[in-house]
Amino acid sequence: KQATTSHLVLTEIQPDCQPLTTPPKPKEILPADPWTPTSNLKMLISAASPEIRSREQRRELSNNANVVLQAKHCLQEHLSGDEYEKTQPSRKDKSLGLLCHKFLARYPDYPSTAEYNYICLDEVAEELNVERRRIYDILNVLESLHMVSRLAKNRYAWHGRHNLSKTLQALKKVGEENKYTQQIQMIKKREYEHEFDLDGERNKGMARSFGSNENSEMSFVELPGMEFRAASVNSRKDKSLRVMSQKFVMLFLVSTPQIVSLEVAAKILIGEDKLEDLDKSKFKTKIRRLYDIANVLSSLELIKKVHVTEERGRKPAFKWTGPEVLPSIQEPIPSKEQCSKNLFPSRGKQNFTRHPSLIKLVKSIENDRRKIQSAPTSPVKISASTYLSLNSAAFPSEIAQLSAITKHKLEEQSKKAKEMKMKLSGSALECGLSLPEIAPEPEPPRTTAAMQQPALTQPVSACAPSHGSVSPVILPHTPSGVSYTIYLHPSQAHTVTTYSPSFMFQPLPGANVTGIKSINSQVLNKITTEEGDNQIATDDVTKTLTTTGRPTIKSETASQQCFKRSQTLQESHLIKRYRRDEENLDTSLTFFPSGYLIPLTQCAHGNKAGFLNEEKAGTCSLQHTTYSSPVAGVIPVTASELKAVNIPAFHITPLNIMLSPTSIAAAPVLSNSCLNSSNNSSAPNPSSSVLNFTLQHIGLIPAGVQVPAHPVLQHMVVPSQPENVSHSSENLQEGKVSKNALQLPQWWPSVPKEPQEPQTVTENFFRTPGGPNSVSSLSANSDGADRISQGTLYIPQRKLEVSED
DNA sequence: CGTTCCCGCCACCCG
DNA sequence: CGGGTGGCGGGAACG
Repeated sequence: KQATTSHLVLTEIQPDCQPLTTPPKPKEILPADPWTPTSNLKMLISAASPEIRSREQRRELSNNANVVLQAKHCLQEHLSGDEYEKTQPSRKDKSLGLLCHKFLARYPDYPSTAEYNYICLDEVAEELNVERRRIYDILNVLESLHMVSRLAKNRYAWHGRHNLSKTLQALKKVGEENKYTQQIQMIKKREYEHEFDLDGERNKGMARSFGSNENSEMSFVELPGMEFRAASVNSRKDKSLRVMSQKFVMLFLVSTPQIVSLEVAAKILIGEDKLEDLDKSKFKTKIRRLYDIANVLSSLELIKKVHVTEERGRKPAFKWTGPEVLPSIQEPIPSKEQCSKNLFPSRGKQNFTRHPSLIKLVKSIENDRRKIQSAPTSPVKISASTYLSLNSAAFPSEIAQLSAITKHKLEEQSKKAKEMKMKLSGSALECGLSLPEIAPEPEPPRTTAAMQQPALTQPVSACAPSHGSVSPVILPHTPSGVSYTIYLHPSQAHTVTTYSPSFMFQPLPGANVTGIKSINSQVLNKITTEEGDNQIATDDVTKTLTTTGRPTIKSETASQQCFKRSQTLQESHLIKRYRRDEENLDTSLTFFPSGYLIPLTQCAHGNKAGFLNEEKAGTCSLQHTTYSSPVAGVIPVTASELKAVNIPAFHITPLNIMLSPTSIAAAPVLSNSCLNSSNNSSAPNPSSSVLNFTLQHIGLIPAGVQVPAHPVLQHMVVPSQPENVSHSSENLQEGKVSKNALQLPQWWPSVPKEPQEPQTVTENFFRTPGGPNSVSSLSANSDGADRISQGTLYIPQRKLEVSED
């Protein structure tokens, strides 16, 4: 092992590696090549990461590895032994994912800033014993995440995950600006409409609205300080892979269930703006490419493969398993500045993307720059310090930076922890996060989880303080932003009636969210995640919970619930604070009389207005007005059966109903995941009226069932202390499973388990009661309609709030 | 048979 | 013209 390591180190450090010339073909060179047993071992270890290859595969790998070695020896001895050949080159051994693992194993996730890691393409290709072409594939996607950057021909710089959070933030932002959420919904909706409607007429106006935005050409998203180098040496049209990879990632960051099917991704990435050309081959190619990308993203453990099962069969999809990305926190900046920044990214610290209109200009400039400075054969020498300073300087808020650092640490720690317990299912961490209360019992590895989610994991008392240390950057929360809250007066009996019985779900005690089956006959789609190991792990956990954990949970339920809620509330405050719109925020945070349904709009808070362009502003004000009348929002909520409703994106807004295991009234909250932090004008803010409308359509509003106030609730009245701002914004969800799936808020005590490795995610697309027509009317009703995408309704005491950027 | 996706041809740049 | 890049799609391995 040592030998190998040293070897690697040497090769990596060697500053003078100048294999500018194409390296001799690996096969021709038998000598000391990296394919030593140790390297294999190393690779295996690295590959031991939770997800990806299952044990059997690992075993296979090890076997293969051995075989390979033997084969090699044999070859050396008897030039050509054909017998053993078949055994080895299993296709899987050559998979991009595996290759990527090997590649990643060579470099630290967080390389010390001091040392600048260079990557010599030829070397790597040779050492990993693959053709260059393959390395390019990997590098391209790594580059899209800014984990590497090209310095010169044949040479890249390794940055590891240092830039990851920033990059993801940027990508998320761009994704939002691109209205990806809407696009996704549109596609889903379209296909949902059976597509086989003999769509002689391409689905009405959908296509139109779809293609309308000319945001189409969005190019490579860069990070400040990085763009330079990134663009400098390679000029090739930043076409596919790189950009495609970024877009793909955006889709995850923007969609709420954080599950993206290849099909949808492909469609979006293809057409982007174009109408749909059912170009079969094009689609196929896209899919192929997506697989490539997905494989490396998987190796990075940012995503994992799952399957979405619909009535039409199951489709391959991927679930985001990377860090949650908090809508970028920005320093208090006058809205106007903000705007200008958007236009001139290079100046704005916060902007990572170029405004479409400037792309061309920028490109030409870059071209010139490129031509002038590109020194293909001679790597641009850039001192690490320079590079860093660039980045740091560019980075906006110290808070963010700090948090980023913290986050990194956490990640590293967690990673170590993970490695230590590789035996455990990879989902352990996730599980812990989502099921704080239970976490300790089922799995020991909790340490990591605990660290990251102190508040959730710890008792109430500990909660607030510990939070402060948690990195704000990573918010295990719903991605985005606008939230609606329904206030419910605890003491008051509320009635919520589901439109139809079908919406009533019985909580399954001890069952994880994912496990809940859709009882609703209206459920159109079901998402099923199938994962070998994980599934098993999950099952175990569940069992444990049901048995051991169960009792404990129950006893704690009441207090925890209170706690959780207050926590939640505090979080919202925190977020607000970050937004530094203290004054406005405070106002908005004011508690409202229970019994009212109060949609909170960013506009209403006044903090979003600044980011909106004029049109938006107008909209906002209108909405604001609406908002001002609480009465509109009054909603009788029933507690017993229905706990929460999740309204999915789509104009049609499918519902997501959350049920609390206990029959405590949950506070329904609609969180709008789609828009959020984007300055995108296209994103309208939902108005309370819209919300109500929606709810009515959904059938939530009609009163019918009455439920006595839960004792706990009564006590819970406005428990939260806004003061504890230091609280992290940890959020409740991590387990947010699916979009329309039944969900239980994380803080919900009685929910034992987290969907975690979603074995089964239910995606329900409910038609609006009125049918398509009603839908359209809804959307027509206001722009806000589409804003209301996917949300979760629960019934907290206070507002949960808005996280807009 | 459908899914996954490896392989490597060959078009592009850029000297 | 040579060599690095990296679209792109055939078609093979896999399940």
